[in-house]
Amino acid sequence: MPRTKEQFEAMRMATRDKIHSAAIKLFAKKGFAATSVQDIANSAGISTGLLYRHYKTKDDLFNDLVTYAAIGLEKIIETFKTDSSPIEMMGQFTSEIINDFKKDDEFANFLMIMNQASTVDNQSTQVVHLNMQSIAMVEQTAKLIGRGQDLGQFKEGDPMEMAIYFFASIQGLSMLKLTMNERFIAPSPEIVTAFLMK
Amino acid sequence: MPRTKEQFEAMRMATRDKIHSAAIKLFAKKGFAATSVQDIANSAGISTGLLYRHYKTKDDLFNDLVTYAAIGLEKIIETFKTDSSPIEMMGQFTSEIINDFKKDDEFANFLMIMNQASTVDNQSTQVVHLNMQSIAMVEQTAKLIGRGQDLGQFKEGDPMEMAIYFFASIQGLSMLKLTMNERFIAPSPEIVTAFLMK
DNA sequence: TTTTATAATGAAAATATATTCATTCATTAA
DNA sequence: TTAATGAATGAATATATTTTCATTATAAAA
Repeated sequence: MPRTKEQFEAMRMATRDKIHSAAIKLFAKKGFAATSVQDIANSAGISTGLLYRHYKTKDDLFNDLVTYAAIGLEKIIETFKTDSSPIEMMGQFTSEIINDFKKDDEFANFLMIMNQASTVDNQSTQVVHLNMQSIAMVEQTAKLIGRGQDLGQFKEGDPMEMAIYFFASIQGLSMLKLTMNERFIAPSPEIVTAFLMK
Repeated sequence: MPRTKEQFEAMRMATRDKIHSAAIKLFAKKGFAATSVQDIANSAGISTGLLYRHYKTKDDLFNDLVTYAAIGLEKIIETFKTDSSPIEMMGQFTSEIINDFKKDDEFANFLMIMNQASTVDNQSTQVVHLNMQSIAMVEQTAKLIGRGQDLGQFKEGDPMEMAIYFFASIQGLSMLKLTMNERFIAPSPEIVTAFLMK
């Protein structure tokens, strides 16, 4: 008899993971259109044919990454919906992001995939869903900021305007992290929240 | 006899301008690779053939836009090199950007072209030059922030870290402006400079 | 050693996109 | 009218990228 079901499953998972992580890096750094399937296969150390045994099309692969990103986003939105102290929540969230920036590219990649999803032609359900989630995330953040202002924890100002600025700065940091490489310096959480904190 | 030299020149300039502005919008919004020559020609309201009488290749067209961006960047760097008051300089610069954001997409497009230049395969002299200028701009800003700190105008902190954060936030705002469209809200200059101002 | 199940390959076919070029169009003035 | 000049077109060709598929490789167990 050949290998067991479990062994085959493990092999499939291993290559799927290689494809997944190669694709996320390349899509995040160069963009969907600028990344060829060949690029991804080379970077994952497999043949193009094998890639196609895992994903029907290049769009399918992208949709899979988008699904993962949506799950991550969902978690963030849920956290923001709990009614713990706004100032602690924003402080905590910002610190985590900065630590992620210091650790590796994972969070930056995640944010760039989110950005890709809003510019790409492919309007799959997955992409549409992620884009809706992105909007929901900014709206939840605006609500959180509003609550913080009511509690006298944050500076005054239009909460939506402030939420947009907050995510813009984080998106921008992700972008610069991926283009500047070693030259990038992660800012302190104080810098990132200065516009908010009294 | 046919049209005069001036008339032909005017015609050429008119279509060149149409190509230029269609291309800058599309490259900024979708990225170089995701934008087809057909897209640009359609958007400019001309045929692909005519586009190729103006630019030898798609890369050539991109390089032309990069040259324009580099000229704009040059001006900014020069302004930053004058030794007027750092606090006034940063305040002035930030206000201008916010006003540009409120007016139209021109500045956002310019910044996204700068970003494209740092991710694109094409390593033409123009692209390399723009990338060097981008670095120079951040460095000049860090110097300016350092001077402002010495004068007691700005908060303390690593000037390079602060300069990177400043450009990240502006890059991010450009990105969100182009993806959010009407939903985008330009932040007040106070928000954008809060991390700097005492 | 052979059989079996499925992973893995890579060259070929299909498709998309960039580029060329023979042709037509528009305008001016002799 | 017609000749002259160069802009403008778009179908044809070249090139690049995606997708398929017949073939080979691998490991386990009979």
